Amino acid sequence: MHHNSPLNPQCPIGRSLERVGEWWTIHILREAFLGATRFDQFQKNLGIAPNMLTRRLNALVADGLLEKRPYSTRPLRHEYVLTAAGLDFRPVLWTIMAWGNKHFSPEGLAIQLVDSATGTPAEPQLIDRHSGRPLTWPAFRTVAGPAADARTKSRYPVWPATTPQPTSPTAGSADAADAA
Amino acid sequence: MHHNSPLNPQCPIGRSLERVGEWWTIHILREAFLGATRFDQFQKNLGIAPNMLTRRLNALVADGLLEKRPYSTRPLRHEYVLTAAGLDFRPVLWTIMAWGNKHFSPEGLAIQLVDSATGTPAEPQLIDRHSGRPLTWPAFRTVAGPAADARTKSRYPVWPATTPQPTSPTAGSADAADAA
DNA sequence: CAGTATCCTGTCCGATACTG
DNA sequence: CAGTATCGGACAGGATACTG
Repeated sequence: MHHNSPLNPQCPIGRSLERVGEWWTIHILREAFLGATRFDQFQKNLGIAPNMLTRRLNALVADGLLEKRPYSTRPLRHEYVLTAAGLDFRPVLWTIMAWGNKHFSPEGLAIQLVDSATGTPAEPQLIDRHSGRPLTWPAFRTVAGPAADARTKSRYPVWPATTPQPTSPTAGSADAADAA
Repeated sequence: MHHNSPLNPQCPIGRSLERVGEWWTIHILREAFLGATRFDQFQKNLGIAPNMLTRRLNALVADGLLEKRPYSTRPLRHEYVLTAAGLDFRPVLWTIMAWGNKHFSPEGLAIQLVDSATGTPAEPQLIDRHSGRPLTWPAFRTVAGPAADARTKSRYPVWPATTPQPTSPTAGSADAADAA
C-alpha cells in the first residue's frame, strides 16, 4: 500500500494493517498457522492465483512475518515458516475468530478453540497482564504514549485526561478522542 | 468481495474478513471507536475519498457493524454509531494494536493502552475465560466444532485428535492441520 | 513441484465537481 | 455539512501457459 494520506503514521493499528491489511494476507497467515509451509499447500487450500500468492508471500517475507528458507537445493526449493513476529500474530487471529464465531455463525460453531488436553471449549478473553483485570472500555483506554508526536497527541488524550470521567458508550460526543 | 474460491465458507476468520477485510474498513472502525460519528469526521481524520467513504460506511451498516441513524431532519442528516457487534470488535483492535506496538514501533510507543483511573500502562493478554489460563498454543488449539461440515472436518482436527501429543512449534510437519 | 511470465478484467480508490 | 455523480488510473486478482 502507498497511502500518503492523513493516516496517522504512528498508529500501531495502521502499521499492522500495512503488513496484513491486504485481502489475502490474513488468510495466508491462517494457513501458515494451520501448518502450511509450501507454495503448493497455500495455493490449494486458498484457491489463490499463483502470481498473487508469490506477491503476498514475498511481501510477508519482506515484512518479517514469514521466513523463506531452502529445504532443498537442486532444484532450489523454499518453504515459508512463521517468524517470531509472525507467530505473535496468533492472538490476533484467535480474537478475530472469536468475534466471527460470536456474530457471524448463526448455525453454530464450525471451528472453535479447545483445551488441547481435555477438549473443553475455550472462550478468549482479553485481560491486562499486570493487573489481571478484564481489558474493557472504559476501564481501560488508549492514550498518547511516550513516543507520541504532536499530531498523535492532538488526536489521543494524554493521561491524565482533561475530562476524567469517561462518557457513556452510547453518548455520541461530537468531538472525537474520548471514546477509545 | 466475491470469492467463489475454495476458501472455507465456514471459517469464522473468513467470515470476519468478509466484513472488515477491505483496506479502509478497520481504519473506519478505529475512528468510530475514537469517537467519530459523522461523515465529515471520518473523512477528515482518514483522508479518504468521499465516494469510498460512502461505500465503506454503507457496507458496514449493511453488515450490522454500524447503525445509521438520523440526528436531524430537514435537512436529513445521519450519524454512524457502532452497534453491539461493532463494539465487540474492540478486542480485535486492541490485539492488533498490541501486536503493532510490539513489533513495529522501534522508536517507542506512540499510542498505548492504560488504566483509565491510574494511567498505568496495560498489556493485553489473551486468556481462556473459563479456566483463566493464558490462551497459548499448543495448550489450546482450533478444532472442528459441532456445526462443522465435511470439508471443515477434513481440514481441522476433530477432538480428540488422532495424534494426541502436539508437535513442537518449530517442527514443520509437511501435512497441515496440526499446528493451529 | 515450485514457481515465473503474460494477458486481461474488475474494482478499489483518488480527484473533482456538484447539490440541498 | 453530508453526501452523490462522474471520470480515470493503478493494481489487485484470476486464468493460463510455460519452465527446470
